[in-house]
Amino acid sequence: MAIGRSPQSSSQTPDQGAARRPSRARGIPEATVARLPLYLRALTALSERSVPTVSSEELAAAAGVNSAKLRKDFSYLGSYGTRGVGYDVEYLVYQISRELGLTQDWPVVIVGIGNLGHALANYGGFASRGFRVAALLDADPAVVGSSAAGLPVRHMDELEEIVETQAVSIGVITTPPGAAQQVCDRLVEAGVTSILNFAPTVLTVPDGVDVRKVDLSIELQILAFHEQRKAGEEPDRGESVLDRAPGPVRAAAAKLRRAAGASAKRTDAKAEPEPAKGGPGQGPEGDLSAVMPA
Amino acid sequence: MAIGRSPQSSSQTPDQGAARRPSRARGIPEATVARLPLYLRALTALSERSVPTVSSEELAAAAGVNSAKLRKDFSYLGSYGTRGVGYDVEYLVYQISRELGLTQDWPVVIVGIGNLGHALANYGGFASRGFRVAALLDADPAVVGSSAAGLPVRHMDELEEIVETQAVSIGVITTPPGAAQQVCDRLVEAGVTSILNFAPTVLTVPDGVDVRKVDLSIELQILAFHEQRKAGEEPDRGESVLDRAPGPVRAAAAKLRRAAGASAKRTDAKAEPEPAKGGPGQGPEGDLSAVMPA
DNA sequence: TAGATTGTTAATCGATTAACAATC
DNA sequence: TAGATTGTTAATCGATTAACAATC
Repeated sequence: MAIGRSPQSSSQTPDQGAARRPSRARGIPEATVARLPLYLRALTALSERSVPTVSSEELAAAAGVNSAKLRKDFSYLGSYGTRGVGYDVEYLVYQISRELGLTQDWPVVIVGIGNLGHALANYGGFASRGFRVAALLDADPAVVGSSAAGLPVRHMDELEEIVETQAVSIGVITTPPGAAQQVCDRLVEAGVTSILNFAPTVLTVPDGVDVRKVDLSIELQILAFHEQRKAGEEPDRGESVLDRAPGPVRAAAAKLRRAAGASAKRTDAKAEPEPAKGGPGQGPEGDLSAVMPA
Repeated sequence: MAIGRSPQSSSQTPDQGAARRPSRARGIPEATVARLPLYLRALTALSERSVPTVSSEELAAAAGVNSAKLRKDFSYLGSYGTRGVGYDVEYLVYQISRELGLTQDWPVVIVGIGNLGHALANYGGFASRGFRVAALLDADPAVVGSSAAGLPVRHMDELEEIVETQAVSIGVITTPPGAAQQVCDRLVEAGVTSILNFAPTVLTVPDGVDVRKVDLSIELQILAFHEQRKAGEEPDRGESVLDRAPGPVRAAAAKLRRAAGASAKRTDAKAEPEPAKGGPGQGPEGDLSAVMPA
């Protein structure tokens, strides 16, 4: 392996995995691929209600996108609709499932069986869409031997054998951040070529290996950013208006920046705390250690 | 509330929340906002190692992006670097923290204390970056009264009072999908304006409310898509090559599509299973019911 | 045939990237 | 001063969207 290590196609939300792979392998844009599961979910719900056909308008509403985007997305898959009528629900469920590779079985290993690993092991959506938990793994002897979701937790040392015998190509990492890269290396070495990483760590993988990231901390921070802006825009919610950034002052203050290093030199209305707060908020942020053993 | 309900700015990965809000509030693109937490994490690690300054090249490598992108991103925040030198780590930590709104405290409520809710309650990264769990809530009497991460699980009926007295503006939904919209409505009604949704449901919220989504099932499906492509591209990994989609056959087959509804009419090399598989894989996919009570 | 709805075009918008002048 | 590195420009690329001709 190690054909040319490259950082994962990180950049979180905007373009997860967009840089990876020839991407538009069969000409399907990444943005479209990322929406196919949404359509599939909406279609499955319609299917359960025995709805025979659906228009792009209806389906788009159910999936939370606009209809032009949906039709454009579907156009990459082929011409599966009927003008004047709409789309056959069952047929579309099948076509999208096939396009996503869900008509086959995907054995998955979960490494790191803490709270989160447990939650994932129990996750119903796992099995229901072609994914099957092949094994739960952990390096901690105290955890090995216990069981989660009816499956025994096995030792990391069994990884290679499990991956080989069960043809596992997808690995889920739910270890503490410190162990993530090491676990990742071992997964890749064993033959896993797709990784879903819950640890707040940038993983480095060889070409040909896909990494996707799920990061609670980042999502919350993005929400906080927008939340902060709201305070400044809607003075009716009289909460922390005094906490918002002045804005124009910012540019001017930039000039004074480095002179005193991190010392407060700016004229914000804010408390202007030092970057190195010392107390809480300075720890290994994004640390999942508290959540699970490695 | 209900100023004009609109579906969340879904479309999962590509542009989470991009449509929402005036977005580039202070002129910062969504894609940049989504990367700021990554930079912050890398900078925090450097800070802990007492590294005084860092170049765009080094920091970009640590964050897993390219340096041009990083410099462009930083340019939206202001001129915080020094040509020929780089960026002052502490100062940049502070600036990004402030930009993201992390210099203030964000009380958060978690609704739905199953496995996942537990995992999140214990999540170390929560407290370490300005987020504080104000309360754990659940509607199930069997769960209410228990404790998680040292906090008592309180009943949903206390939601309104908690949100008001603690000025909670961020809510995390970890309920089963069936309860998510209802919980969301109640959160919004109580005054919450940012929601992080772990339930596999498209939430509808009024204007002014941000929704971000974390969806394990979707991430796995995206991985499966790419994994499927790999099988067709690298014949050396002799696994499920026979499972890949033929491709050219697709277009031709499209013509025959609707005639027999979902019936197999195509000439794939595949097993060509019916869309309505009947057995497993047809259930309420993405169901988190198994994970936690509501 | 008339009405409905798809599939596609083309315009627009936002994000990425390389390159380099500015400047420490 | 010479070397290093930022901040910005401009070109490129990909994604979104409205509009509408094709067609059921």
